[in-house]
Amino acid sequence: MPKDTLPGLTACNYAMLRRATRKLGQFYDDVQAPSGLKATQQGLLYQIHIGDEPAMGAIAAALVMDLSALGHTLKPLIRDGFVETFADPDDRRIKRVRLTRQGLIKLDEAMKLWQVAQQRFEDVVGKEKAERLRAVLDDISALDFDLPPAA
Amino acid sequence: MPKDTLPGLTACNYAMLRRATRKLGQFYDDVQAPSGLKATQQGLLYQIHIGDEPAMGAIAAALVMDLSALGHTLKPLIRDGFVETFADPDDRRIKRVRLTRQGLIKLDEAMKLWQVAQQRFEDVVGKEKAERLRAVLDDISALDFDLPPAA
DNA sequence: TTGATTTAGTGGCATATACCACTTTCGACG
DNA sequence: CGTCGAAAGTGGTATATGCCACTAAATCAA
Repeated sequence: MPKDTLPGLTACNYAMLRRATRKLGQFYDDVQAPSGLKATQQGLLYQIHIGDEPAMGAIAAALVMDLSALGHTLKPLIRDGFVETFADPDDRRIKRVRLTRQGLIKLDEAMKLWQVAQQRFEDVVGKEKAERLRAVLDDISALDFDLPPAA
Repeated sequence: MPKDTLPGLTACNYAMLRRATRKLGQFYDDVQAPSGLKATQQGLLYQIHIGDEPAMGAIAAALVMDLSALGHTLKPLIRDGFVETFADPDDRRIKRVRLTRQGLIKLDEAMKLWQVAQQRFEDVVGKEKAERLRAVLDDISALDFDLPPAA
């Protein structure tokens, strides 16, 4: 097959997803920069906030994120005093996470900027379209793609 | 506002995008693992392949990726002998990129696995829905979200 | 009760990505 | 010509993420 007729990268669902994620990351991060938080960090703080002192595993599951990745991502937030952890008294394997007072203040600050970015996104893309997009993405995160065993 | 009534993370376009990206990354990477390439690397090799010895800047632009990020990402592929670079003879600032013979062979191998993952995705999500999703994501990557100056 | 199994996290290592400061080259202009 | 600003990459630093091997704690079984 001559190269000229090969399909572009646009045929790959994953590549498109990554590319759009980079794009939005650049945008959201830029808008939220004044808060000092990356958009990823703001999202993580928010996820912790809406939970009830969630366990690390619970957070990781909610975000479809590897547990160890969550641990790594949490480190700068702990270092900067926005988040703290403590062992669950009933099961010492479990480590629970919560925002500090500072973390809550910082989250408030970042959320205001988030709203700006979010609003701008919806203005440019369209409210309906954005809503549908989020719904599809939400679905995908919950689906089971495991290939049936070749047996 | 009581925490219980706060909207979930599902309201954020960027968070949804990231979460779905993690999900698909785990899936595509898993399927493509036997080739030894991550799905991101396969995508990058493909992008280079369909270009005509593209310049780094051209690749970065096509992928909406930071130029320095591309440089970093390329390193393991160069180290492993899949990709090589050379200065453009007409403009020594420009560095062009191409696949090595080995890179081409490896790409072929990875593409076969990619097709499996891609097909599975479309089976689970639906062909039409996947197509619409890719189209929306493609649009987003091309949009301009810059906020008009507050002036 | 005790030994095997499972569950929850940690730490190390590797890739993915971004931003910034810096260097090298070009090209435009006086 | 020189000079100067723009263009293309590089390297450093930092976060984001994943997998694997390992440890500690709880559970299940015999």
